[in-house]
Amino acid sequence: MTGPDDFDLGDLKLPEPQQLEAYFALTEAVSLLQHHVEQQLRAEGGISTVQFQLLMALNGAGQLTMTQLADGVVYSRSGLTYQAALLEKAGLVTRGPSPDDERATLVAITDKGRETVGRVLPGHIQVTRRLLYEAVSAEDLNRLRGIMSRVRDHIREEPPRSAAPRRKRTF
Amino acid sequence: MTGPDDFDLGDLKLPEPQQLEAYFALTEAVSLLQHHVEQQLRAEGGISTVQFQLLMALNGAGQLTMTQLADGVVYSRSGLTYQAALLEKAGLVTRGPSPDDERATLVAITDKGRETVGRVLPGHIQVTRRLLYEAVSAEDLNRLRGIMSRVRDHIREEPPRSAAPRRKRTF
DNA sequence: TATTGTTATACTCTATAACTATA
DNA sequence: TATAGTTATAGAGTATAACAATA
Repeated sequence: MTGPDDFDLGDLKLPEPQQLEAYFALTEAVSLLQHHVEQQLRAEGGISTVQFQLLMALNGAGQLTMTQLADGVVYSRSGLTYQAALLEKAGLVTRGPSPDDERATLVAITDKGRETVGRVLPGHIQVTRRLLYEAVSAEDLNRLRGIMSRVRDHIREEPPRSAAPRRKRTF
Repeated sequence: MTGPDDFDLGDLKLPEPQQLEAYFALTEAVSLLQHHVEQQLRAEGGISTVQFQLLMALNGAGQLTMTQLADGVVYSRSGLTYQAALLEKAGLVTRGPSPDDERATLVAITDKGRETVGRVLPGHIQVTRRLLYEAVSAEDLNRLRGIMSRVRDHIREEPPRSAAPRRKRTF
């Protein structure tokens, strides 16, 4: 991607080239990283990144309702139902009614689910170490943690997307 | 996601909690950011992020071959053909044979394509400013740029993914 | 033979809307 | 009425393999 220098952007305050560079480097590096991670998870565990994230959440909590599970994984409810159904069919989780709230579905990780996490995690850590940690000094990694935690929290505080107007796509 | 404290990972050297935090904050923040960006591009330009990236590349270069266009956008050739066909149908690019190499297809951005970029870019910049730049000091943004540029280059130098063994997914 | 690109095909994933059931 | 979740459905996107044409 090149700079937006040759546009008529009216009064829009353009970002400094350094700002743009930070943005591009950030998104591109993470895209590449995620791609490698996806490959590893698929190869060693037969699961997608989303499924791995769900299993990790359940591995910590033991069991969660669908709504609790949806928090943290930006997702539509139906999308989560779809993934949970896949995980259940694979025997990695079970689904059942909640005693506290009859409306809720409790999703619980199975032994096989924990086994899958245990099988996949070492490779996952290896990939992130090789691609991320090895490229960054301990000091910089610490800075990165602070910066991106702040960014994450900042975005999380954003008003819900429902505020944004929808337009039909042109194709 | 919680920590992997309760696994038998054998001899695997576990990352420090701070390392994990950096990784999680990084991927989560970028996911959230990309989600907002996608919304904006769709709403104001009717295009996806991938299509925006392709248009940005073409907007700088004027025209590129499919192979050149594929560089930088991690993508299968067929996937690029699919996206290029969509962009062509929408009148944002044209495709034609290359005079230099009869095998190559030259993809060129049209006036309408440039107009779309110009229409979408201000909002794109606004979103990134609101979500990213505003959360980070100038100094930290500069650090972020340096760090992530290094990570990106590091990952780019990785051996091709064909080295990774493929396994069938379990479901 | 290697490279460029397209096509056919199959599959994964995601979102929307309508629906059921409980609070 | 509001909330939790599912289902039906439709569409976008992606990858693989087979293919044609040129270098």
